[in-house]
Formats: sequence, structure tokens, C-alpha cells
Amino acid sequence: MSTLGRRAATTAATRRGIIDAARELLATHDWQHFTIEAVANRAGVTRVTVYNQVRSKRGLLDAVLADLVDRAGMDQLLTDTQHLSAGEACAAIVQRTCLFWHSERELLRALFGLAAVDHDVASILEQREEWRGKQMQSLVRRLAAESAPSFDEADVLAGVTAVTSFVTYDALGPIADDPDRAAVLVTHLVRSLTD
Amino acid sequence: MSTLGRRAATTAATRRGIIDAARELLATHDWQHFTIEAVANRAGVTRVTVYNQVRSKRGLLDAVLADLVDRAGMDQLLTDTQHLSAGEACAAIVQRTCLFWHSERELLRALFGLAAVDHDVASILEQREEWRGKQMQSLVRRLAAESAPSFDEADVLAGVTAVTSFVTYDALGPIADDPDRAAVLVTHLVRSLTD
DNA sequence: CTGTCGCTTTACTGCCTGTATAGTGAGTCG
DNA sequence: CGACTCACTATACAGGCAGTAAAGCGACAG
Repeated sequence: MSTLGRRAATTAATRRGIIDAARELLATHDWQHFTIEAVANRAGVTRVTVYNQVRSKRGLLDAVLADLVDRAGMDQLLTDTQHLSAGEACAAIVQRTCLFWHSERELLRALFGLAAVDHDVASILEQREEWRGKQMQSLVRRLAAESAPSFDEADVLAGVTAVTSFVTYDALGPIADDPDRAAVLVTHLVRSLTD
Repeated sequence: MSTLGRRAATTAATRRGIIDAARELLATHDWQHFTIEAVANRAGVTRVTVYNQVRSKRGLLDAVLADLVDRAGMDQLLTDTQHLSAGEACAAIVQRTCLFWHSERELLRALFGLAAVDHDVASILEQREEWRGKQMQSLVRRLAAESAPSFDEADVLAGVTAVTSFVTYDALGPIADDPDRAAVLVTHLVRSLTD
């Protein structure tokens, strides 16, 4: 089943087109203009085709997020940084995170904004944020082992998670246009909590 | 014109009712269920009455935000802290800010979420955020005068603004349930940027 | 060659926004 | 006291979007 057959290939292509169209539209336009019809037009298909691929508008957002996670490739970040010192691992993780926030900033802004207002979108994002939370927890533990932090572990974890969150990154404004510069700032904030 | 006359009083009361209903509904329900009809029902009036008071859904959000700003009473925070030392002023401003974020957390979450997705709401919030930015700028200047920070002033300002923003506060999760505890954490972060 | 299946076209229901219009009743003013 | 004002109601309407249903077409698969 390595090759897909012409039929499955074309349907996969239309699905790609739909998701890409949705991603672009979501990143560049208001929620008001993010209609199924607009997505269909941009993808060059009919509204009904969109409904065939993703059952609903919610399903479309779900597909967009799943695609985004696939592209991210953050899964192996934790094992990649295992051999580094705690401080180096911290810098690496923060930088990699900032790069990801930056790479899809407009799209993520829309998704996190919607999550604040739509329970369905929130529950979609919750899984990923939970995963990120665990990653941060293991990072905090490594850093805490090297020095005695000035706060509870719970406070440190909450602070680190918040400071490394997308919404905080996006709130950096013009600084966030340069992810490396932002990463230095965020790393400094994280270290100020764990040292 | 100190007394309002029965007529004007009742219309003001219905307006209050509408805005209160909108605030509660926005804080407790999804955007999907935040319809003009739902607001009208909760306020005990007709849809048409809502449209008479606030021209549109956007106007309703505008009114809710204006009301929120009135309640906040943050205007004189800057002059109130003028006589304090820079460090004390920082702690006071951060604490007061956190208390405000906490007092209307659900409502603010909805408004900031919408702002990420709706250009109209964004432009409504922009004014207030601009005002807050200036407040933070003057705070940063005071703190910078006392010690040489490790970053550009632009970086420090961006970092402080981000760290004291609502979205970051909200991202603190369970810690944000206790605004004083959160304030200590945020103050620490601010000081780590300015010292 | 025949059947499958994804895509299209068309049409429909239901919900929400926003507007228009006429009526009602309580407060206002001469 | 009587006439006027004006906020609110009831109702109906147009427009837009989500989601569903049904029938036809055409390329691919066996």
C-alpha cells in the first residue's frame, strides 16, 4: 500500500487543497469571512465536496489543526535535547518553540482566539496544550534539580507554561517578528523562574 | 440635570439590563450561543429594543467594553503610584492589573479571543491596550533609571507588556484563580527584565 | 465492460443578523 | 386635563451562512 492508486491520490489532493485553502483563509481573513463557501472557492471545489471531506466547519478546523501538528515535527524535541545540559536544553526547547509559534503565527492566533470563544475548538487544542504542559514539566524538573527556585514547583510550572505559550509570544508584538530575538527574551524569563 | 426624570431613568435601566445580560452571556456561553435574541431574552426585552439601544452586535460589544472600562477605575493608577518608589510602584501596578484581569476573567477571555479573530473587536480593544502600553512604558522608564537592564529598552518594554497582558495572566491557569499569588509571579518576571 | 465513488448541480430547511412598520402605553408639557 | 413624545412591542421581511438531500456525470478499478 505504498503507492496510492490514481483515484485515492486525486481525492487526497483535493483534501489537501481544502485544508490549505482553509489554513490560508484563516490566517489572512476575519472569522466573518471564513465561510465554507469561501474555502471551497479558494480550493476550486464545491461546498458539498468540502462537507464530504470534513463533516462540518468544526471538522475542518480539526483537520487544519491535525495537519499543523503533522508539519510541526515537535514530537522528538524532548528526546533530541536529552543529551544536553539542563540550561542548553531549556534554550533549545524555547527557541524551537518560538520558531514554531512564528512559523504559523497568524493561523495560531486565529485558532487560539477561537478556542477562547468556542468550546469545540478549545477541546481540540487542549490535547496539544496538555502535551506541551508535560514537556514543560519535565523541563522544569531538570532545571529545578540544578538550583533551588524561589517559588513552589506548581508556580514555576504555571509560570513557565504561560511564558512559553503562544499567546504570550504573540503579545510580544514587533519583537515576535524575530523569533530568535524573542527566544532570548523568553529564555531569560524562564530562567528567572527556575534559578 | 442631576436627576434623570422617570422616563430617562427607565430607558437607562433597560440599557443597563441589556449590557449586563450581554456581559453575563459572553462570560458564560460560547460565541455560538451569544445571539442578540439570547441577550434580549435574558434582559427581558425584545430583539428590536436591543437594536434600538446598540445599533448592531458590534455596537453591543462596544458598549460592554465601555462599561467594563468604567467599572475598572484604572485611570488614576499612574498618579496614585507617583509617590512610591519604582519597585513599590511596579508591585502596585502589577497587583492592581492582576486584580482587574481576575475580576472579569471570563468576559475578558471572550473579548480578547474575539479580537484575535474579528478586526472590529480588535480595533475596539486596541485603544485600551495602547493606553496600557503607555502606562507600562512609563513604568519601565522608572525602573530602568534605577538599574541597567540586560536588554534594549524596546525588548524590555515588549516583554513587560506581554508578561502583564491579560492573555498571559489567563495562561497561568489555576494560579490565576488567586490574583495575589499570580501578581507575585508576574512582578518577579517584570523585575527580571528590568534589573 | 460494468460497477464504484468522488465530485457537481440544484434545492431545501433552519438559524441569525439587520431593517421596516404600525401599534400601545406611560411619562411629559402646555 | 388633554395632546404630544418616545421607548418598547409585535410582526414581517430580506439576506447570508451552516448543513442535508438527491440525482447525474465521469474517471478509475476490477
